[in-house]
This record gives sequence, C-alpha cells and structure tokens, in this order.
Amino acid sequence: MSATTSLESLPKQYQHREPERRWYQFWLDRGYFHSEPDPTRPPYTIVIPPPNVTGALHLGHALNNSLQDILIRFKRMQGFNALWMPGTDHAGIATQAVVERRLLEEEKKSRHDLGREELVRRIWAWKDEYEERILGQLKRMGSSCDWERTRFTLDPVCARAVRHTFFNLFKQGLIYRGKRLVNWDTYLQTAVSDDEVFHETVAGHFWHFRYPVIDPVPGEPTHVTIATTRPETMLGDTAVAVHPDPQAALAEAESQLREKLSQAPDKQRPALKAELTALVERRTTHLPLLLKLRDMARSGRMLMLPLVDREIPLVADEWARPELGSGCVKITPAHDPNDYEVGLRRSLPMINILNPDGTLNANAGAYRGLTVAAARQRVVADLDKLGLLADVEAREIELAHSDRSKTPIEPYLADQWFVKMEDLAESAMQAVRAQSVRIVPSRYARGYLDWLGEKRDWPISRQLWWGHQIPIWYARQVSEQELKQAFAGRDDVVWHRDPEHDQWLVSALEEDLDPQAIPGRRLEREQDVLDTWFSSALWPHSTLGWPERTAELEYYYPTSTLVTNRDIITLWVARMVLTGLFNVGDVPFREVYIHPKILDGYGEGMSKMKGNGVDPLDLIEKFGADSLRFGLAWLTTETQDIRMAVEFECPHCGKLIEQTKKNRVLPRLACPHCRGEFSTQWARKPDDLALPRAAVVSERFELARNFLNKLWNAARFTLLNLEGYSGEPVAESELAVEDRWILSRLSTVTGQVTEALDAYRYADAMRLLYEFAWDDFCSFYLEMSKGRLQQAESRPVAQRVLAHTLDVLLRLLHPAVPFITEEIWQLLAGAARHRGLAEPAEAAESIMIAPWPAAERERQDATIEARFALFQEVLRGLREIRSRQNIPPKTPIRFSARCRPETADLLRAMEGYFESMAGARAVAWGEEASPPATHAHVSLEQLELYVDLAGLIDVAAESARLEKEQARLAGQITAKEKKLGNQAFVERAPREVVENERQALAGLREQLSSVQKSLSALRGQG
RNA sequence: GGGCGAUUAGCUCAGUCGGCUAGAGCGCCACGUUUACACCGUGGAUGUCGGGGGUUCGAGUCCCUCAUCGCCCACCA
Repeated sequence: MSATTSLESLPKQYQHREPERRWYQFWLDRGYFHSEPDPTRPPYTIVIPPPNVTGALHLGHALNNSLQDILIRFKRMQGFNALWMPGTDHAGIATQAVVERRLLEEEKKSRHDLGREELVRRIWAWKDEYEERILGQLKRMGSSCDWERTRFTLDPVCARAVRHTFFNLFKQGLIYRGKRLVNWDTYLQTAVSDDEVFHETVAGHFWHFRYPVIDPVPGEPTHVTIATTRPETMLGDTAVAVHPDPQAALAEAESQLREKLSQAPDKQRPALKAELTALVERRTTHLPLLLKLRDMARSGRMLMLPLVDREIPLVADEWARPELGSGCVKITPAHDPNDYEVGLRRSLPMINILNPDGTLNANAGAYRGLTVAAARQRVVADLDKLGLLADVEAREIELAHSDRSKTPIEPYLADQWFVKMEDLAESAMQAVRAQSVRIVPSRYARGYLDWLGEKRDWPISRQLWWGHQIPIWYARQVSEQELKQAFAGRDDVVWHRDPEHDQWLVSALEEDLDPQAIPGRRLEREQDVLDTWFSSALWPHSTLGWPERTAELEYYYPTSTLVTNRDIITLWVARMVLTGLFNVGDVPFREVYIHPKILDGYGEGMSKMKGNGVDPLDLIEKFGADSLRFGLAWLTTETQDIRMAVEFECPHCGKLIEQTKKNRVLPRLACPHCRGEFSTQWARKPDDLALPRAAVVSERFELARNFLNKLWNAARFTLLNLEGYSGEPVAESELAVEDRWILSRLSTVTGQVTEALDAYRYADAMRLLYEFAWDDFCSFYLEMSKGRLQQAESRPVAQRVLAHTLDVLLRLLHPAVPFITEEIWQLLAGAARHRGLAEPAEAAESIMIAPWPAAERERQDATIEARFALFQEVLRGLREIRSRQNIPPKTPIRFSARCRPETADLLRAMEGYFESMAGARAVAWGEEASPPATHAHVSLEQLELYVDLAGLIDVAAESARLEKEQARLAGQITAKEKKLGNQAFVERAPREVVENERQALAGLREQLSSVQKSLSALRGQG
C-alpha cells in the first residue's frame, strides 16, 4: 500500500472516514487478526462477551469492545499470539420477545398463530440481520477480532457443547425436574429467573376479607380476617394460618423493636415509639383471639372459603406473624413463594388457578376465563355483596415485573428443570478465593462470592421456542427393563425416574432419540428450551471446540482476560467459572476486568426504552472511530461510572440540541435554531420517517477529536520537514539537550503507559499519552526543532530524533487509536523508512504488527528533565510579563535573571529558545544580574526574572501584579512560619520534610524581599 | 433491611505511600492569524475538597458519624 504521494496535500484537519475504511481492509487482507495455535509463542486470549442479537450495539458495547481491542492490540504488539474470539448470543427470551412484539404490531399475530417452526424461522431471519449489523459495527470500531472464528451460541459446535454439558450433569444427578414456583411472564408465557424480574412501586390496595368459621361453637369467632394485595388468589387458598405460639412471637417482636429503638437515631424515634405502643396494645386487642384461633387450628377446625365454597383448614404455622395485620394469613401455595413453603410443611393441596396466558382456569370455578385484573374486581365485588369485605386500604405495592416483557409477574407453580448448585457453586467460589480467577477491581469479588454462597439451584428451563431444546425425552408407562432393552449397549443414553410423575426422564448425548425407540411406546421430547445463560456459560470453551480436546482448547484455554460489566458478574461470569471447572477442569480465564457503566446526563443508565441510547455509528460518523475509542478509554477510571450528556445533532444546521427527558421520547422534533424538523429513533409513521434523522452524539468526544487532530498536525509538521532524511545511526554525542530531554520523557512515559495498561488503568494511560504528545512533544520539542531544521548541520539529527519520537509515540497510541496511527505510520514510512537512533531498522509494514516500545531506562535522565522544567518556568514567566504588560508578540524584549551560577549555566544553553519561543533576549545571567531601572519582575523559586521595560512599562499593571504577588508570598510565609514554629512538627516530622520546609521558607523570604524592592522602585517612578 | 460506589472549580472528572502553593478538559475573560494545527497559540480568573467529629507534627487522602445521589442484593400476606 503506497502512502499519499504529495505531502503538501495533506489536509489541515484529519479526515477520519477514508483511512478507517482503507486500513481496516488492509488489516483484513493481511490476515493480522487471525491467530493459530503456536507453541513457540505465548497466547493472549479474550473471548468477547457475545452481544445479544436483539438489536444493534449501543455505547455500552462500544466501551466494552474498545477496552478489549486496546488490550488485544497491546498484547499483540508485545509479542503475544493474540486471539480475540468474536461472536453473538441468541439471547432466548429477549430475542423471541422482540420478534413476537413485532409480529403483533405488524401482523396482529401471536406466536401460536405461526407455530413453532415458522416463528423460529422468523427469529433466524432477525438474527441474520442483526448479527450482520452488530459485526459491522464492531468492524467500524476497529475491532481486531479473529473473524474466521466467529461463533453464535446456537452454532452446531456450541449446540454440541450444550448437549454434552447437559448430559454429563444429568448423568451425575446434578440436573433434576421439579415443581417449583416460578416467576411467570403471562405475556411471553414463560418462566423467567429472579434476575430477570424488576420491582416497580405501583398504587394498589390492601383488602381485608372475612372467611366464615364452619360450625362455630359459642365463644368462638364466627369469622377469621385475612388481608391480601391480590384478592383473586383467594380462589386458590387451601388454608389460613395462625401462629402456633402467638404470645411468644408477640413478645419476641416487642423485644426486637425495643432493641431497635434503643439504637435508633433521634429522628426515627417517634415513629418507632408509636409502633411499639401499637404492638403492646396488641396484647389486649389481638392476642386473646389469636390464642383461641391457635387452639381451633390444633383441633383441626375448618373454614369455609367463600365464592368457591371449599372447606379449608385453619393451621398453625410460624409464617403467620401475630404482630402484623389480623395476625392470620391466607395460604395460597400455588401462587406465593412463602405460602408454597407452608404448603409443603403442612401437606396442603396446591391449587393452581392460572392458565399460562394469565387467565383463570377451571379451578377458579365461576371466574374461569377471566383475566387476573377482571377476576380481582369480581372477587372483591362478590365478597362485598356477601358482607365479607371487611376493609380496603390504599397502599403502595412493589409489583414484580418481567424485565423482558415489562408486564407484571404472576407467581405460578410449574414443572421446571434445575441444576443443583451446591458443589458447582463451591468450586467457583474456591477459584476466586484462591485467586485462580482474579477480579479487577477486587471489590466486585464480594458480590460474586455472596451470590454463589447462597447456592440456590439454577432454574434452566424456559417455555420458549428460541434456544437449545432440552435434550430430554419422557417415557411414560415404561418399565426400566424396557429402557434397558431399547438402549442396550449405548452409553450415550441415560435415564432417571421422575418421582413426581409416573415416568422416566431419558437424556441422549448427541443424537436425538427416535420416538419409536421403545416398541409400542412413544417417547415425547421436552418442549422447553434452556436458559440462554446455559449456553453462554460454556462460551470460553465451547468456542474453542470443547468437548473435543482441540489444539485450540489446549493452547488458548484458560483465556487471559474477560472484559465485562458488573451487571452480569453473577449471571454470566460465575456460571462460566463453574461450567469451565466442571467441563474442562480449569477456570475459563485468569482475570476478569469489570469496567464502568455509561450513564446519561441525568445519571441514568442508557437504554433504547428510555430513548437516551447512543448508536456508536453516529459518533463514528461525527468524530471518527479513533475519537470514540480514545474518548471512552479516557473516561474509564476505576471508581466512576461514565456520565455523558447526549445531544441531537440537527441534520439541517448541524447544531446540537440538548436531549431532555421530554424530547428524547418523541418521534419528531423541530430544531430550535433553524426550525428544521427531523426524526428520531422513535419514528414509525411514514411522514416522520421521511424526515432526515438526527444523529445522537455527545460533546464529550470533542477532546479526543481535538487531540487526534493535534497529533495529525504534529505528524504533518514532521513529514513536511523530513526532506533529505537519512536513516543513518545517531551517535550519543550528536544529541542536543532537547533531544536528550524528549528521549528521557519518552522513555519514562513508555514505562508508565505499559504499567497502566497492564493494570487496566485506561484513563491513566490515555492521560499520559495526551500530555506527552501535546505538552512535551508538540508544545516544546516540535517548537524547538523548528530552528534546527533550518540549519544544514543540525537538521539531520533533528530529523532523526523527530521521526523516532513520532514513531514510538504512534506505537504507544496504536492500541487506543488504531486508524490514525496506521495512517501516519504509513505516511512516515514513505519519508523515513529506517527508524531508530543507535541501530536504525526498517519499520514494520504495519503498525499493528510493530513491536511495543521498550522503556529504555538508560535514556531516563532526571537532571535533564529538571533542567527543562526550569526552562519552561522561565519561559512562562517571560510570556506572562509580555501578556500583563500588553507587549505585542513581535516587539522584542530583554531580560536579566538573578540566580546561582549553576542555574545560570543551565539556562544559558537555552538562550536561543528564549528568543525563538518568547521573543526575549537575555542580557545578564547570574548572581550579579541586577534589575534595570524600569522593569517587570517575576519571582521564581530558583531565580528572579527582570524584564527591561524602558519605554514600555504599564506601571499600574505591574504594581497591581506585584502587590498581588506580595500578598501571596506573605501568606505562604506566615503559614510556613507557623508550621516551623510548631515544636511538635520540628521534633516529630521526618528530618527531610522539616529541612525542605526550612529551605522553602528561606526561598520565599528572598522572593518576597525582591518583589518588595521592585515594587518600591516602581513606586518611585509612579 | 444488607452491601458497594460517589460527593474536589460553573460543568465533567483526576489527585499514587498522609508531606512543597490541590490539577486537567470544557466553559469564561484578555490578547493573538508566529512559517503543523483556530479542532490552534499565549496569558488570566474561578475551590468551605458534602457537613460534623476523631487519629496525626501534618488529612482532599486514614477512622467514626450524618446528609445527599447512584447501583447491586434481599424482603415486603
């Protein structure tokens, strides 16, 4: 690939679009992204957290993937055999939900209208579309994934890994089927896990009902009062519970409250006191009745459940808390998790009153066919008619909603599949405790351990059509003898008895079972599919070919680093660890890096639903992929989430329009600047869609864009000055002071950047590079090279150091900003093919495969760096005087500097640069330098700077400035005197610190006195 | 209810092991088209380091406490 021929034609502003396309194709063509196992080199492996094929990538993905690509490119340059394994996740519920919603919107059809096969076909079509889009987005970002290895969680290799895992777990008795209360999503008609449920506070009611006691004897209550927020569930009640020892329970509650009260802050005391009073009162208001009811429960008395006229027992159970409500609680085992436990303990019937679609079933009697909401109204009304409605309170209710469909969850008793977690969880906990898996930042290890520590069994079945179908066949009315005969000699089939139903559960390893496998019987396949996380959990080894012991698995596993966000540490990371240990016998990765979360300007998470999401492609179009990457890495600090206000960019006038909570959910908007109308992501109607769409961007990427433009122009300058460049070695003795300085800084920064990247300190790495490139390289080195480049004798060395420094800087920046660095690298190759100082060598054909720079310790020179710091300080002083005295830049000034001889020697060498960079000529250096009659004065730690202002002086400006300076110095002196006057400080602080303070005080006093002298001289003139 | 994180300039954020006058970018003010760059340069202004207490010779930094915000987990007939 040839570099642009005419350097003069390089634009003054970096144009990102064309190089991005060109160099990505170049890298692909050269096969740089591809990795093959190679025992002679160490591997460095990352598996991508596979994005869901539900939709396009958002800014969170851009962050996640930028950080991964930075690591991969960094390690590749360091000589590792770097593999970044890409792919996507089928995301069972989420994807099916999206496609179903669309089906309903566009065709008014449900999945049942289509049938399983057709729906799955449609979801595949959706998957193909979005996978392509997602992979396209990753490519636009510059991701150096090994695309030849791209996987999808439903690929045959992944399916095989799923089958093997399921089979092995099942064989070992770690997978079982059981009736459990699940979070039932009535819209999607599937169970969702606890992790897929969110709670929302809604206005609701608390209804109090009376259930009649059957045949009450005199002295007994005729009714028992219970309360509920879900009246319709009473149709499934199978008992009412009262505490077996209400007196003790009440006393216990009371003592706990007293304990709490004794420790409560004053603010909370009144409320707690009131609560306590009420509780004490219960001893007289509630206790006698509860004791009576307890006795009735013990003697097996029954209640009449109204509306369905079912006799239900009064039972004694600890779940009923005498301090709450009436002290009695209705028990609905099939629709409440706690009641379910009571049901199990007291051997109560479990009556399911719901159909999968959320309507009531035959068990609800007359209410059959009604929706939950309709049934609720009817039940309340009917009970009211019967005089059994005791009370209604308004109350805020935390209502469970499905994360997927956003509809309310109904607790529902259903047959589900589970993985026993006891031992698996323990192994995954041990891996983190023993640091076989290191979580960075380490604070996240705690949540991981706490969550696994609960060892709750993992519900893995989903009543969906999109996913890995559970490889289980039901054999009903079959003897084990028949099974043994049918599958004789096959070790790829195992079966377990289902204790709850009269049937066998048969699993097969790879091949599906023939429904006719048992003569005269029919094997029926389980319809449910597996939880998405079941296949995601296998991702690090399934993508490498497991269960085969492939060369890839042997070489790349365990992978090196997992880069992900904190939301899925439990759902995904923990499960990868335990399946990795179970299947492969080793952890899936050595380190897990948890990165920040991107929030909008209001501190809220970004999501498509809220309308505050950002498409990375919008940002890439506006700022370029490199700016996106650098900007995100710049913001990736250890503790802070990334807060980012977003704006619409008007497609007509280009102005930015602040995104508010109101305007961000509208399909169309009018630009407040130019009045032009545009559409947003919400546009659905044809006339909205016809409008130009506004990109959603953020000003926070301007910093990165400006920086890269600065880099571009530094490169332009370098390239324009390399005519006649020779790749000859540079001898140490040929180096100028500024050369040694920039090389020292370069070496220091190289070491710091390497360390920062190794520790995932992205923001630090970016800051180091930003400051070096802008402040050291551009503002000083480049400026200082201008004169040298004009002169024949100094030009060659200046060219070589310039080219070398740019070369190293580009390599340090490349992992973060791959495109612009490649563009400049190639241009530089055209002008300076051989680079390096002591031993120049031909540059690599691509920066991607160039070696990572080594920090040359012998180049680091603290003396030179200190000398430059002083030079920069003096320069700043001279510029400040020029500025405050309003002396035009082109008017030459003369200055003298009073300082110690060694300081003078140091600075005298830089005389030419004071002239070229500040237009200032030195007339005197050293201890004998004295202030001219009219002068401006700047007092520095190591020297007094006087600028001769004959004919120029602005007395008012100068004296104002000096007075301010005088006050500042006096203040500092007072503070220091106080500190040093403190006996304790002098005695107890380290000698060094005290000595430093003394010297600082002496210096300050000198500075003050010289400022005062200048001030009085000035007053003499005024 | 339990846990984690945050609170530093108008805004968004750095601040290492407790130690010189607490920094950056944006924004603001003034000046400037100087032969890489106005997506630029030079200079300037701006701080109760959330409040209170403690440890220490010394606290933005460590400890306690309160407040506010965000997130995670659990629970709420």
